[in-house]
Amino acid sequence: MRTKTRYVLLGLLSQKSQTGYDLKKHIDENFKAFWNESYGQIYPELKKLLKEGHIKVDDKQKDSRRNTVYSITKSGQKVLQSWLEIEPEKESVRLEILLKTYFSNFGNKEFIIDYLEGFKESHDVDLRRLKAFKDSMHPSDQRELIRILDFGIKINKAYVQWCEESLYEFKKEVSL
Amino acid sequence: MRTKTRYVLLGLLSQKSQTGYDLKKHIDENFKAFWNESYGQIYPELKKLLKEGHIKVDDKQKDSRRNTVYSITKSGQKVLQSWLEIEPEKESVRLEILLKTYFSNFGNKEFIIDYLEGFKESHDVDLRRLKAFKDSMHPSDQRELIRILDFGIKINKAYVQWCEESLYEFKKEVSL
DNA sequence: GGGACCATGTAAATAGTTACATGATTAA
DNA sequence: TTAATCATGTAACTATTTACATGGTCCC
Repeated sequence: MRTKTRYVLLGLLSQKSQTGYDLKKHIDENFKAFWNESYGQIYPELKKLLKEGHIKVDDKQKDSRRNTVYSITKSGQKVLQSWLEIEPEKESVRLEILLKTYFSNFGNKEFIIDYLEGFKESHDVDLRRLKAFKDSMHPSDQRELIRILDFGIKINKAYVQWCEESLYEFKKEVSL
Repeated sequence: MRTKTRYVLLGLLSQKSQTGYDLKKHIDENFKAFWNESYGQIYPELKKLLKEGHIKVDDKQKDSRRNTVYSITKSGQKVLQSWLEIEPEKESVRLEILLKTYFSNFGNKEFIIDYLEGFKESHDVDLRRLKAFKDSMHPSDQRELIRILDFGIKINKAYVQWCEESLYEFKKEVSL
């Protein structure tokens, strides 16, 4: 899959000028249910975008710290817009816990129960966080943000529910 | 993320001796909602596993065709079992359509509506296929297969529902 | 003063896709 | 006979993670 890093960065910079660190945090906090980027992708890509003129450094915002605040340029906006008109590529999803669930009859059931508990708990935390975020918003505001929050809520609910059913099944089996 | 290809292959071979082509097909058909592998990963990994003695070639099953049927060895079973006891790594999920949804206010709304329709239709097909598969099974059989089918059903339902809600929102906005 | 967090960066390794090549078999 | 599917493979490219280094700032 062609890398989408530049589009995530341009998209976020089109909404707000910010640092690489901010961008990473934003992705971790809001896009967690459907996207992720590492610093090893973000910082080199920012440099590349800068060299290509699609973003620029906001010198006014440079404070005493080492931070570099980037903002999008006209040409960056064009790049972003063109990408939006291209059909999204097929998604990529990899959940190791599902593989372990499927092959669990080959090993010790206790392990899979532990992993499912952990997975459930972790996504339950995400679910509650996303719900709280959504509840804190005005319903008529930021339609697109609500769309992705709803996605995260739906997906995390599905994860949690599936875990509960699976735990019920596996625990029943172990206690026999 | 350390590559999991070998464990998927060993896991599937622990259930049934088969060719690289069969393995790929099995992953595409049954694991689609949570995993994928390409031939470029499968064939080299099979050769590596063979060299390491974790799988072997089933000569009896070699027919007139060029196909190579692999089966798991004792040492391969040990590798599989050890992996099952290691905590699953954090999942990796990338859905470009969610990015495009989030940034859609920046471009033309018609595009995002088209992509959402396509995404919805594609996952509705998956949903129906998984449901039909599950319905064709005896409920007491293959507990682990039912677990992953249920996962696929839940996730695809969530996708489809989210698309419907999002399409409603975006169409409402466009028609204003 | 120390821990949490802000902030940037890169090299090396690993992972993964894609495009291409080749040819057999099966069923319409 | 022709299209679909079975079947294997690899080289080149691209993507991504990870581990490491460095140091500032904020608050207790």
